[in-house]
Amino acid sequence: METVLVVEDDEHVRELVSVYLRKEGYRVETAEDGEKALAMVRSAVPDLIVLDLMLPKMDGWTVCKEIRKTLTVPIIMLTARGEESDRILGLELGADDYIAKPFSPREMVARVKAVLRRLKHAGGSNDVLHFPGLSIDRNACQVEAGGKEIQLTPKEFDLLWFLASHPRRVYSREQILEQVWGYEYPGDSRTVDTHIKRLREKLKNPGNKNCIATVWGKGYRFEVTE
Amino acid sequence: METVLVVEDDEHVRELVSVYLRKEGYRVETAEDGEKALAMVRSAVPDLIVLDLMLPKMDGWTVCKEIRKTLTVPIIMLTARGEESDRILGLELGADDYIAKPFSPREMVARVKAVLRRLKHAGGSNDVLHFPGLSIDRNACQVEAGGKEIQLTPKEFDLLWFLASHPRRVYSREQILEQVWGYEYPGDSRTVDTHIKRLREKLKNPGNKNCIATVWGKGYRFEVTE
DNA sequence: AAATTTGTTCACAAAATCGTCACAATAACC
DNA sequence: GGTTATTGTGACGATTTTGTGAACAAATTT
Repeated sequence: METVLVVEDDEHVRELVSVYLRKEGYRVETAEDGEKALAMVRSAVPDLIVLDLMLPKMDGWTVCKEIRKTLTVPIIMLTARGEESDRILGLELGADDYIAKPFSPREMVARVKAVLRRLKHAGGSNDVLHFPGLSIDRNACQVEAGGKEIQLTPKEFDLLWFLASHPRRVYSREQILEQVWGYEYPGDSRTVDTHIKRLREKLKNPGNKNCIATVWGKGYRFEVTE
Repeated sequence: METVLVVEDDEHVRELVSVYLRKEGYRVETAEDGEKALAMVRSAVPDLIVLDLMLPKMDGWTVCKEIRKTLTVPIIMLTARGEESDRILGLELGADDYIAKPFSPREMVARVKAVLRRLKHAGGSNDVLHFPGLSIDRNACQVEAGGKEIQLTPKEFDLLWFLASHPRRVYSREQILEQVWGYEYPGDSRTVDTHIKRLREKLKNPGNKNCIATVWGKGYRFEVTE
């Protein structure tokens, strides 16, 4: 049975969330402030944490960063609407998902399930990403799609690794340039397009679906079908 | 029962790791700095050491080298993400595995088990590498390919040994220089190319496939077909 | 000391990659 | 439906990286 830690100062919300999660078969523990949350995490790591951003004593950001210093346990943030999602999901904080308040308990449960399912699919190791019909090995610099090895150029590999290690998240061309090419790349952002094109071509060989989706007007996203 | 020594300055992390290892049936001892760790190792050798890289008084690397002067006890390094991969790879020589922070305790336990299992299977000294149609004997400094003995020069042998003892993993020229030639070799990294060329030439004699692959833009990799 | 073997560097050829452009295709909008 | 903005695509040349042979230096052996 999987354990979810709910960190939330409002007792009503805490109870509500707990009830719904228990109904889905999760074991639920709760903490009403950041310090208690940290202490609990340190004594036994839950399988997932639902973390409110606004907390007494120590806010959600700090708690999240503190946890991330050592642990990779998935974290779902509860935020007031209007918070920048970029900052929450971004590399800086490293939350796995976020839910804007007010939220429906049903949606919350769905997100918890989704994150846990995603994590289960991605095997333990830090250096190999696994997806259905696609695995990416950072040490060997090898990509396997549908049982066949695929030859990628360095840039193609770096690009794929970046996108695949943040699945379902949209990145603009500028963000991709900054992350894959390096800080403040001076060139044309359309360069990304060309590399995406070549990647798609190489990846589509088998009956594999197109795993890099275009988000019109925004950028690109690594799809994961599950 | 097997004993694991956990060397880590952060008390929370130390406790966390200990709890998870004890749950798996290991006897756990802890040390909060390098000097104490060394003292403990000298009084009683554990079956495995989990060693943080960042330690007060004496850093993990130094501890590792110090231990390695006399002992072959397996060591798993805890490194902060963002550590230069060069350094991590450097550790790999002395360490048996490494885990990047943040990590999941489950993964940590899995790695500890894996390392101990590997060591148990490997039995005594690990001085001969066997691959299909190729065996490399470190004691005799002999290489046999397709039943025939092959004469290698010292550098060629060291290079082959290094690559073959980390199969499938890509190393840049700089990393190879650092590992095979020695720390901070001043010379030209293209020297590696020449030695790779000669190695390939000598190894290809039989119907043997080219076991040293070029990974364009990244470096070289020892292939293993199995 | 001479000869042989080993290691390093260099220059050039060969190969692969990368970025950019122009233009076609597509989606969004009025 | 037509217009505009955005994305897909193919091709080309410049650039980078690698393979290779040979010359030179260093080390080792005879």
